[in-house]
Amino acid sequence: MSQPVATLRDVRRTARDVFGWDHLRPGQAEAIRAVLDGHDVLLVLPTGAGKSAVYQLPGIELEGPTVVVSPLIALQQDQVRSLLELGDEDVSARAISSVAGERERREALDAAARGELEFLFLAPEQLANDEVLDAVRAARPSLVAVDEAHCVSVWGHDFRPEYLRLGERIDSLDPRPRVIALTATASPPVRDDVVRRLHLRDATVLVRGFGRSNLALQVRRAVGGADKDRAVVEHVEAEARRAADGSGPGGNGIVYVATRRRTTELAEALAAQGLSTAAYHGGMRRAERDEAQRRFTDGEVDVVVATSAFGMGIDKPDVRFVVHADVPDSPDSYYQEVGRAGRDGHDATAVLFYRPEDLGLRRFFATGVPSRDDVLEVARALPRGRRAPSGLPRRLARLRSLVEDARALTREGARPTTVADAAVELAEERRRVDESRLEMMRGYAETEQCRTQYLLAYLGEELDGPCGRCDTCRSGSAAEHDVAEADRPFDVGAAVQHPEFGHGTVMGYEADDRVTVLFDAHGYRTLELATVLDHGLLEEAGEEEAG
DNA sequence: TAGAACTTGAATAATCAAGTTCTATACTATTATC
Repeated sequence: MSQPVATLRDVRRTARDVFGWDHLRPGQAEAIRAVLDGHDVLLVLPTGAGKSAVYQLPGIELEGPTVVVSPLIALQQDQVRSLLELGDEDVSARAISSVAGERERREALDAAARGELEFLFLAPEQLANDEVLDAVRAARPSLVAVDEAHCVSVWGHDFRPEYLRLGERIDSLDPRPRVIALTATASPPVRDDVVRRLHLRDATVLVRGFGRSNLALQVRRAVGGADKDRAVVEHVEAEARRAADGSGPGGNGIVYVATRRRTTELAEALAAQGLSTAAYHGGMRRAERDEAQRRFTDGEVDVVVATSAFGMGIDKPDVRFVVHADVPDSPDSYYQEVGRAGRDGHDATAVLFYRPEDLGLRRFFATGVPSRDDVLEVARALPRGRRAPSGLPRRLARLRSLVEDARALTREGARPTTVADAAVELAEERRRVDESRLEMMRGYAETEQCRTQYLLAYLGEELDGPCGRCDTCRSGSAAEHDVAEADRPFDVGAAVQHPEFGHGTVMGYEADDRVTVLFDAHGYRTLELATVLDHGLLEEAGEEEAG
């Protein structure tokens, strides 16, 4: 019954023979060993540090195919191409998606079902299709890799609900394969969510450094919208000229904006200054998007002005600057987006142009709390245990997910009204957490501390001291506001209990004697230390309470 | 949930207040047009 055991030595041999690598990089070996030992794994590894290899190598070593869940069809195609380019006849790979023709799709499904494929790539939505799920079952995969796994938490709740069903779908495979989830960015609550949502068993969570010593962070405050755009244009012009003047490593940059309309507006404003630009957003035609991306990757344009649609799957090492002309929705998104600069290790800059008013648009995008009546209707129409049809309209699919999540929190046999109450409470909790992320983004923009420290603390990583590169470090304000070790009554990472907000984790300290705590049900909160200590508001919680 | 861009309407020829509309992220399956 048990599989032939593949060892790390086998993996090293495959790495050399198939991929031509002499050694595995930090993080890779640990993750691969954990998979071979039979664990499920969540690996958080910076982009460019070889995440794909972490599922490819054990995928080849383990008997049986590997199913790779990937969010974008373009990413699947890239991965298939790079695997086939290895030219190893034992390494077969295909993708199943809506872009394939009927015959191609048939062939891929049959090959998968017969177990002839080493790697099968698909989006989570494909597994909602019984024909595809049956083929995957028949293939008896030994490993499921979930690439860009933060999507489970970030997109699952409302945007792409099939991400939330992945855990259940994987559990329905017999034998249940090992699961490895991979991402470049995941703050502690996102990690917890991914582990829970994917039903990872006996999970090994590996987090390798977020720190980027070549990235200089900066925030520029603006008063009016027009002033802000003028400042953005000036800054981008200077950055583009510097990247092109030959004194440093060449390259180009990305300007992120909040709306589709602004991509073309700002691209035109920059073009008027003599820069070569391209706009990019999710509403453009596929061919236009591909062309914009290609021109960026090939260095034909100085700058791409884009919405958050631009980024995943962009593998360009010499991006010299990332500019945010509008504030993003969370430090999670911000870190992800600035992380596209300077992957080659040379100096790069990340500047946020900030106006507090811009947070309003992000608040609009945040999902609201549905009415109790709507939730109740769904709770009544969908009795416990009955499987809801897939392919529901988005609003209904969201309500269904919410009701099912609420059921998991209520007693077996709970009445629909009880479930509806729990569902509304859950939706409110999520809204609070989203709102708290936005507040942390405001905190980043307005902090007088070291920005790198602030961002890393948010991601759960403690930096020894100010980074020395960001604007607050260079102005001296970071040193002035650095909170000394002696003034920290709780350890970073400590579990604490608050009378109103409940259980939480200490994330870090801020200037003016404040402490930031991540509360399970209320998200990030920044509290006055003096008040906390005077009233004994935070108590260290024991491990048993932390669970 | 906020804010900006746009439209409407009143009062009168270009202006302003009030009202309205719009705002991101991708998959899939199906239909229309070249």
